[in-house]
Amino acid sequence: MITQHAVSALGALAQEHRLAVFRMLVKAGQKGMPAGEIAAELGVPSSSLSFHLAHLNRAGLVTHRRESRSLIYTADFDAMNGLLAYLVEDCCQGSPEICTPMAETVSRAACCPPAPKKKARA
Amino acid sequence: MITQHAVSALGALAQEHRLAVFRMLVKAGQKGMPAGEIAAELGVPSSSLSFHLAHLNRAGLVTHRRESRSLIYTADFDAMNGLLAYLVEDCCQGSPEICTPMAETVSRAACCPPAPKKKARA
DNA sequence: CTGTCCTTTCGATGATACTGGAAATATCAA
DNA sequence: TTGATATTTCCAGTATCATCGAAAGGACAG
Repeated sequence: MITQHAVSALGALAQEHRLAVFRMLVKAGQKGMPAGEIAAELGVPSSSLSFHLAHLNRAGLVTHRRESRSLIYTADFDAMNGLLAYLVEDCCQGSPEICTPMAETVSRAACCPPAPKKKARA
Repeated sequence: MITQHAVSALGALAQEHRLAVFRMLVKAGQKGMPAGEIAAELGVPSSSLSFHLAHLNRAGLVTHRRESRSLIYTADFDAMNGLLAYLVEDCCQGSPEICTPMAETVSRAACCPPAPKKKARA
């Protein structure tokens, strides 16, 4: 992940509607959602939404595929992955005890991993 | 973490200089860095840097303390924590196998993670 | 081919952001 | 106090962004 990419991705997420869209797509998982449904759920005009989807797409955070008349948008989990890693990269040069809790918080928020034991449970 | 806060934090990070500052402070850990040193390392005029530091501060991502004539800036790891959690929240409603690797990636990037359960590190 | 549905592109407007020099503020030393 | 250091605030100029109606593009059914 290059700085340029990270800035672009963060900028894409730094807007109320786009952040809502992205989180919606994260929850939707790989099946994704059609643009129209997203627009309806957010109460945003389709032209505005299209602008935001294009922004997220340029930043590499979402992809889309055509399915008959609809365009189905999907979150790009690899990109998300890279962004998160970039943000906390080398964190421990400061102090290891800071970063372990951070990693654990993410695990918990992502909801399904087994609870990490402090004492290195395999 | 409220959406409003997340947008604000992401917006603060969505700028080349501010992202560089924040990552620098993440690496510096709790001892932090004086504004002047940051400005020098980045080659940015002090007035510009001050603008960016204020921005990060408003977003809750950094704090500062005075130490004689210098202001020492420090990353706020709790805020960072909250932001990461917010971004991946409820990810698994889509598909659990997506989110576990994400959590693991973060653990690895943060450098001092608990041992992975798969085949040991390379 | 025609009409309809779904979505994007275009265009104009108003708002917000980044930059950096100059001046102001805060701290310390002599 | 005077002077030096460290940083912020002020200001104005330039650039970028968000919004949304209207029009255009692509896909499908009949």
